Amino acid sequence: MDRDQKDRDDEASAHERPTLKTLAFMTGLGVTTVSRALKDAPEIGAETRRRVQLVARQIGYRPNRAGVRLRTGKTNVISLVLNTEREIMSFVSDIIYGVSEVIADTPYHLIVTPYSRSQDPLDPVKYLVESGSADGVIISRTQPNDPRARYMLERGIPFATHGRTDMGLVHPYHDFDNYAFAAEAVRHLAGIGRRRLALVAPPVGLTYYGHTVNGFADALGETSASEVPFNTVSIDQSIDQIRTRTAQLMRRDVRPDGFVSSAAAATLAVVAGIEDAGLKLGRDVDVVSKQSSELLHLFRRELLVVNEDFRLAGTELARAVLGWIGGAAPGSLQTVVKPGDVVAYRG
Amino acid sequence: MDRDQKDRDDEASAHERPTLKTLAFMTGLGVTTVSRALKDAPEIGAETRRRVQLVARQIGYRPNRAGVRLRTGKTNVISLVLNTEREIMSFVSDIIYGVSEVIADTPYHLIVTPYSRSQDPLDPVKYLVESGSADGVIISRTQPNDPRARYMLERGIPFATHGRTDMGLVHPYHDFDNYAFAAEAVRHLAGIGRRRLALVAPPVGLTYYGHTVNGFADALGETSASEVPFNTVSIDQSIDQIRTRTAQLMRRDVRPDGFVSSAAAATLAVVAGIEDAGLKLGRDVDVVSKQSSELLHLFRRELLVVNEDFRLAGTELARAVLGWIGGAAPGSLQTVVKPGDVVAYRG
DNA sequence: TCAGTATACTGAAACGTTACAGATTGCCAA
DNA sequence: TTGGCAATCTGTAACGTTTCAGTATACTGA
Repeated sequence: MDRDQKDRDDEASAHERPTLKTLAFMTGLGVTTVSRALKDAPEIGAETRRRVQLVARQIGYRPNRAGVRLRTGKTNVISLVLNTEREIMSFVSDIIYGVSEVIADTPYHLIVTPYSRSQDPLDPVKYLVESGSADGVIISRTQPNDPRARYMLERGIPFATHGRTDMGLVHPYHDFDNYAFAAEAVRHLAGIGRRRLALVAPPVGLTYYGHTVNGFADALGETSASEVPFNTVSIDQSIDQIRTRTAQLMRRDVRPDGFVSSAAAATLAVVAGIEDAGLKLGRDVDVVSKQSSELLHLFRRELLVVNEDFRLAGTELARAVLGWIGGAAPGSLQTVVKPGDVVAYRG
Repeated sequence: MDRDQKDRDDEASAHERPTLKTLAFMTGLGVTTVSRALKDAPEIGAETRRRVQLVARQIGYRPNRAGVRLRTGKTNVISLVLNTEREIMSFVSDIIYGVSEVIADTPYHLIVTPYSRSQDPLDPVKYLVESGSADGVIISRTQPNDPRARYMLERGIPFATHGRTDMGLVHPYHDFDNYAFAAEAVRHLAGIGRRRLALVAPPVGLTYYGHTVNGFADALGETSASEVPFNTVSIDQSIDQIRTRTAQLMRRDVRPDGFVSSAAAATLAVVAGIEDAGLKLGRDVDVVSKQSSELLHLFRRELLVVNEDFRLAGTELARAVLGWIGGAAPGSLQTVVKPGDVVAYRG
């Protein structure tokens, strides 16, 4: 079978996916010209360019990802690395939606790379980098000294972290200002007369644990309120654990009359614990909690909430990685979002 | 630069990713032999095979996905097609975790393909098929006559649906038995003396809307209870809408004394509506609700719940697609999971 | 001895793309 | 007329893999 015969076959079999060769045959040009024309290269005549692009659009040409990837090494993939522990009211769907929204009109695909808590969090990142499976990576559960960030920085692969690091290295991130959140929560509680405050903290080890604890402590210092230590609890414990320990705490002589909680799920447990101890929200104790969906006010009207938008986190993180891939300076791709006001139930 | 020189370079630059050529050079064999040896082809000597596999393991060889994909057309990708409307307490993270769990020890990657409600749901599926971006697809929000399933069946691409279709076509699916759920819920409510029941139904148009409505109606027929129509509400409406309409309903003369709710988020709204009308859960009205996380009993102890496991849905759906890709008969990859008992708050 | 055959291996081609190094044409200045 | 140059276009090679069509060697049976 000679070359012309082959091309005619390509053309004839209407249900094969069109390739550059198909376009080349249809336009009477060479594949190189077609390739260059489609990406608006300067050395292609204006009319030729228009002609090629027209035909391409007509027959629904889409570049073969494998071909591009093999030739250029560009995967057109962003990977979101996720811990897969089952969590009540997980925010990962919001992040995914946010990321999706941003990459929707780009050639990028989003792949989800999971790891279980028993694994080293570095494993999935290593896999991605070594197997060259993605052009960019998004990680969460960021630590002050994060081996994953260090590793990717060494290997030169673009990434963004949900939460900041503290290693003196510069990379893109998006973060919620948890220092401000905790401080504002404390001020609000002090403002409504609460004097003994407990903190339901983020997981020890994550960067925003420190931010939250500091915001809590610093704001306490401005007021006449004091801290009731509650270090045995953090928001990644089970509902039952948090609930039990809250109930124990609330049965003690010196019990808190205010809580600051870093997550809505933990708040549900805390409230249950408070009620287990026979106390009443809004009367004996107030709770300020972060939430990512308008849920807590349905749960108990007395709750005081601050909203954190994880969909926004997703869009910002995606923008950051794409920005880095696109050549922007990593240092220019860092955002911190301020919390809104503490809001009480409105009618 | 001659061939040997080139190979030595490949070997020398220790940080390049090893390819079949690297392996061929190291073992002194041809690339073809190495390729065959790695996949246990029969015409390769036992010792050679072992030797190649040893070296491959030592240097951490991983087949280049783009190379494989270009040559064979196999993408090693499963796509999960998702509607990206912001939902309170979304279950998509559970499904993702379930799918991830199953594909973790396979070469498959999971890509998330989103579409917004304004789009035709067929669009993302068409894109996937036309661009050949996945070996298998998982879709949800399945309809009795589902154009996406029909389309993929025509194109011969393996897929699984979350929820059944009703087109006389056979394909893999996983479903929760919503008929049984609704029926069981009605029987339970009747059993505790409730006489006027309302249904908070799934979105009209989805297959499980029919299942739920039928289970509700059939079980009602067995009892002396009757239905209070509540057709203006379905679970994909906003919290505020459901809440308002529930409150309106509960202020009428003939109001329900029992609800069956197909989703936890809707249940929160229904309860709020009930309380807005000045009525009390457990005394004036009982609610049986599905939930996917142990959340509702923290919300109100009086709620009656039935659990639906979306992580299981994820694992079953993934198994189904992989099974079909692996050559199993589509008809053998259909599962329906029975609901557990209606459970009240336990101590 | 020799053809026949099983065993173990191999090079070349192809998948679709892009980068590189030309090739062709027309036009202009000298 | 000719050399030079800009403007367009083109073929070839390469990315890493698998498939195809072999080849070389040793063993078998008659």
